[in-house]
Order: sequence, then structure tokens, then C-alpha cells
Amino acid sequence: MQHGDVWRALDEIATRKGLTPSGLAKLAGLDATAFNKSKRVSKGGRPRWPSTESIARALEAANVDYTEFASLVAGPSCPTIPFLELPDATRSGLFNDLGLPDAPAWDAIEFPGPNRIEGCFALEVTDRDLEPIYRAGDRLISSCQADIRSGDRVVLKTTKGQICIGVVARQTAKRLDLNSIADGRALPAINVEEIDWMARIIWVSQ
Amino acid sequence: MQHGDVWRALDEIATRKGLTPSGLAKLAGLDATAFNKSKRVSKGGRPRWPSTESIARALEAANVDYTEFASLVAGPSCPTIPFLELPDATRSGLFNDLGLPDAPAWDAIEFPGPNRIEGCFALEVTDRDLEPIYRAGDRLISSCQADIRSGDRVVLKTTKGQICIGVVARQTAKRLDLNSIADGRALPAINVEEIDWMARIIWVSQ
DNA sequence: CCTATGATAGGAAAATAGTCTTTTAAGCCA
DNA sequence: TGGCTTAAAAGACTATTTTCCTATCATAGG
Repeated sequence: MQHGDVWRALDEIATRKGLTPSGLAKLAGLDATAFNKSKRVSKGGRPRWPSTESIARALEAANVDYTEFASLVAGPSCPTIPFLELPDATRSGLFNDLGLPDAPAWDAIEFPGPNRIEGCFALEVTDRDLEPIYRAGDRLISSCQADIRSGDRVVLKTTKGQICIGVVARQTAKRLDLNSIADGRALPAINVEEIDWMARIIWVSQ
Repeated sequence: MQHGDVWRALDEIATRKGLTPSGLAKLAGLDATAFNKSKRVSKGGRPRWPSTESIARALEAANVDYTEFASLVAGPSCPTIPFLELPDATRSGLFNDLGLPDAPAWDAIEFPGPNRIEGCFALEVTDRDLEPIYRAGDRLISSCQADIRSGDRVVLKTTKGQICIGVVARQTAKRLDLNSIADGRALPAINVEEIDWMARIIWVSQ
């Protein structure tokens, strides 16, 4: 969040309403010169920021949400989450000590996005093994922080480097039973000690 | 966006980092008293706002995104989108003249949030007709503004009051061919004139 | 061409936020 | 208990922002 971003966002708000910066200031009950371009740097070159109160009044007048203003300030980009194609998820070093995705190891994609995406990552299906449930190109938004209960769909990697996707049938301290997503048949039981990481599939693109 | 909300959000940022308001101020390179509770109203009862620059420095120091700060200011609530259980989608009057969901007719659920959710709505599956693709309780986030191409999964309502969910097989000016989501078999062709509304299914909760 | 209106630059005054300092209270530790 | 550190309130002072005022420029209408 930088000085120029804030002013750009205010200009954008004004433009959206078909106003000039001074028009927006007047509409907000402020002095017409409050948002003047000539006042965005004070003499001496020091950047001048609009006060929080002025921003609040301008947003109120323009009927714009503060979160929307913030996303204008942040720029055109969506929030991004870590992303890999499913076969690449067999790599090691994807997660840090806290069990969260370790950014350098991942690509990033824009996800029309949760505010609390910590611990979320996306895996793209590349083959047809999971049809008709998941098709090639579908993106599985998964969370390694979500609680996992029976019936949930999960993706996990074993210490042997195998990726498993299934529906949780039974979960005990030592063993995890998964059913196939496609036909519901039981998959080979997995020893909990052999699970490198496991995440619940929360959303799937269609 | 109100005075108290801004200060509450700053307090929340501090708490998340295990800091007090004064600790956060110091970390941001500001005077330790900058965020004092005693400085939140000036004598005379006039509310006192933190400056935009101070907020920027605090967020920088705490490594918090401005959009996240804004959502804290906006309150604990996620953005919501219109929501109905699938059988209720047969009702009329769900969409306004622009083809967007008409809020009063819908419930609302929190959706971990897109910024651009205009035209999106959620439908909850209540029966097992669509298993194993969609299970009871799954929520279909759909958009009536998204472009629709072959292979996309769509939900539509006919003028006869019937809800159809399927995969677009072929789309012409007069006719829409859908395949069953479950087994891919062709469904009866739909006359385009009989389509009341149609939306592409974008995301599905799992 | 002239006039009225709105946008904007620039400077000075007024209002508001930040800093500095002192004081009080609470927690921690020997 | 005493000494140390941190948080926080209150007041005076400094820095910055907003307002107020004037002048310039561009544009639309008569």
C-alpha cells in the first residue's frame, strides 16, 4: 500500500461516478481542493496522504465499500494462491514446518478469493482418471488446515510419493480408509504414519 | 466504514501479531502512543482517526495486506451471495430485469469471497439425484453472467418451471443440447425460447 | 467574442494527528 | 519486596492535513 496507490484508487472512485477529484471532494462535503493533484505532494517533496476520515467520507458519498477501495489500492490483481498441477504434487518440500504451503515451491494462480486463504492451495487435474467427478482442467482448492471428517473429499501424499484422492470412510489414530471418488469402492487402507500431508478439498472449479 | 471499526481493525492486527497497540506502533516506527486508546477521541469528544500514512506503516510492519485490513474494518462477515436450496430455484421472480439475482427473493450465505460476485448465486443440492458428482449439501456457485461454452456445467430453469443441470453438448440459436452430468447421456433437447434463465456452475463446495 | 461554470494550482490560516515527556499501573524475576 | 520492563493516560508541542481564498485555465452557451 503506497502513496500513489491511494490517490489512484480515489481517482478511480471519482471516475466511476463520472466525477472529477474535486467533484468527489465536494460530494463528500469536503473542500473542493482536498483531493487536488497539486496537494498530493507538499513542498519539499514530502508525499501527502489523504486522511482516513476524508477517505471514509468520500467512500460514503460515492457509496463504495471500504473493501472495494482497498482492492483498488491493492491494484487490479486478484489474490493468488499456490498452485501446482496434480502430478507435480509428488515433489517434496512443498510445505514448511508449520504445514503450510511453502511459496517458492509453487506457482501461483488468481483465485477469486477468500480472505483467509492461508493454508489453501490449488491442484489442477491433468488426466481423466477421476472422471466424471473431476475433469482435466478442474482445479481443486484444498486446505491443509481444514478439519477432516468422514465423507469429506481429501487429497493426500504418502511418504512413498503417491498422491491419493478419495472420500474419507473411516479415520482412526493409526489407519485411514478412503473410498474411490468415482465409484465409491474402498481403496487400500493407508497407514497414518505414511501420510506425508493431507488436505481437504474445499472447492472445485467446474 | 466508521471510526470505531478502523480502531478495532488496528487492535485486531496488533493482537494477531501478539502485540499491544503501542507495540504495533513502535514496530511501525511510530511513536508508542500513536495508537493509544486515549488518543482515539480528542477532548471535546471529537473522534480522532489514525492517518492513512500511519495505517500504511502499521500494515507494512505487521505484514498485513490492505485488503485484509479493509475486511477487518468491514467486520467479521464474509461477503455473502444469494442462496437457495435447489428445489426453491423453481420459484419465479428470482432475477431482476438485468438478469441478476434479485436479493429479496433469496437467502444469503457467506462465500469466502470473490470481489466480483455480482451475478453469482449459490444453490444447495438437497437430494441424491446427481450423485456421485454432486452430493446432498454441496453448494453450486453459479454465474448468470459467465460465458457458456461446450463442456461447461450449467443449471437452468425452463419456463415450465423445471430445473435442469447438465453439461453443455451443443448450443445453437434455437436449441440447447445437454448431457447428463452423472453418466454423460444426452438429455432431451431444450428449446432456447423455453429457457427462463441459465447460469454456468463455476465452483462447487466439496 | 464574451460570460458563466467548473477544475485546478498556489499560498496562508485553521484544524487535526503525531511526537515527546511525565506519570501511573501491572507483570516479571531475582 | 525491590528493581526492571512494558503498556497506557494526559498534557504540551510539532508536523501534517484540511480549509479558505484567490488566480488561472478550459469549456459550453449565448
